Amino acid sequence: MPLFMSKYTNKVDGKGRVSVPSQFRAALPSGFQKSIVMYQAVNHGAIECCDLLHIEKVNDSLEGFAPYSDEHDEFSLALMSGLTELCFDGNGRIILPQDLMEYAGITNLATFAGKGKTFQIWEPAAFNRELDIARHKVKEKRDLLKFRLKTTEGTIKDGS
Amino acid sequence: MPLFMSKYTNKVDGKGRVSVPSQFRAALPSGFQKSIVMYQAVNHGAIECCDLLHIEKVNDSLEGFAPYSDEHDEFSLALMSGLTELCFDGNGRIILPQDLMEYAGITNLATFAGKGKTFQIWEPAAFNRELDIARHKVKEKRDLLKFRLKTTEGTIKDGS
DNA sequence: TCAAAACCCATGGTATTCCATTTAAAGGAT
DNA sequence: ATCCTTTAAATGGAATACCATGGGTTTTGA
Repeated sequence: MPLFMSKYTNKVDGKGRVSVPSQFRAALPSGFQKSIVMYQAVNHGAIECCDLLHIEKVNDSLEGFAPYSDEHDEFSLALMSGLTELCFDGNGRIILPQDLMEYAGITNLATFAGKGKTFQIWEPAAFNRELDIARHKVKEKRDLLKFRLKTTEGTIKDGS
Repeated sequence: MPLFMSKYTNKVDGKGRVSVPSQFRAALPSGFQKSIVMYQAVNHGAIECCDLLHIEKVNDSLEGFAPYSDEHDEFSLALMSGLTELCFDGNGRIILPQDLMEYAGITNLATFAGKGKTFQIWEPAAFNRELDIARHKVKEKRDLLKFRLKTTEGTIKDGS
């Protein structure tokens, strides 16, 4: 499974164009390398990104609700209407939507931060502040993380 | 699997014409790109839309009821009689039916909101209010959403 | 016959595509 | 290691295509 990791800071030009780091583009699942999907990060002033396959899985899970139920209605509206799919140009760039740039406070520079299955786009200074906070919290709570190992059968169980 | 996502606000002209966002038109299944089907949203003052193929699937699911049962009768009547199929003009526009415009309170502007397999058309201000509500409800109920993972066999089961 | 719907074309603005240049990374040889 | 060569990635700008919109004209059906 390919993962988004490390961080990169690229320029944003007057049209709102940025190069998505080639390492992130390469980490997209095969058949889903033409675009990425982005939306407002829930807990921060940042843009959260993932691949379209991930979104399709989320949508599939919505079918656990009855099609005309309140829950299906609320979840599908809240989750899907806030998404934006952006296709790469010939050089691996996207153009950031105006509203998401404002939400994240991005102007001339954008920091791409890997988060495993997703990544985020930050205004560089804001990212550094948040990274500092996150590191301190991890130091406090480090014992909470338990490793989970995959068995050869593909199931998942708690590991040592 | 193509999905309706993101949101777009377009103008409604004096004839009741609106452009359906090109992204939504592109998301229609191949062979079903000439029209969309719309009806009153059950839970809100909004217009719910989908493609004709989706309607055929809904109709198929009615066969889960016995052919002359009360349920089959009630559901088929309630679901199918309120549908309106609208074909696109050469520029990807439709003419909103008068009664649906009134039902949704739409006058000059219409907000198209993606919901995955369906999308809705709203009066912009009403949409913003409803989106806010939906987001709060999702925050409360977020534990209800169970991810469903595809196994290698292609079947679907509840995942961890 | 008349209004509504379908069709046609023109325009402005925006997004996409293409090409050129610069910068950075990777590899090889000394 | 250092320098040089080669390749890939990031950036800038211009040309192109697409889309939303407005208006007009023809067809349709009541």
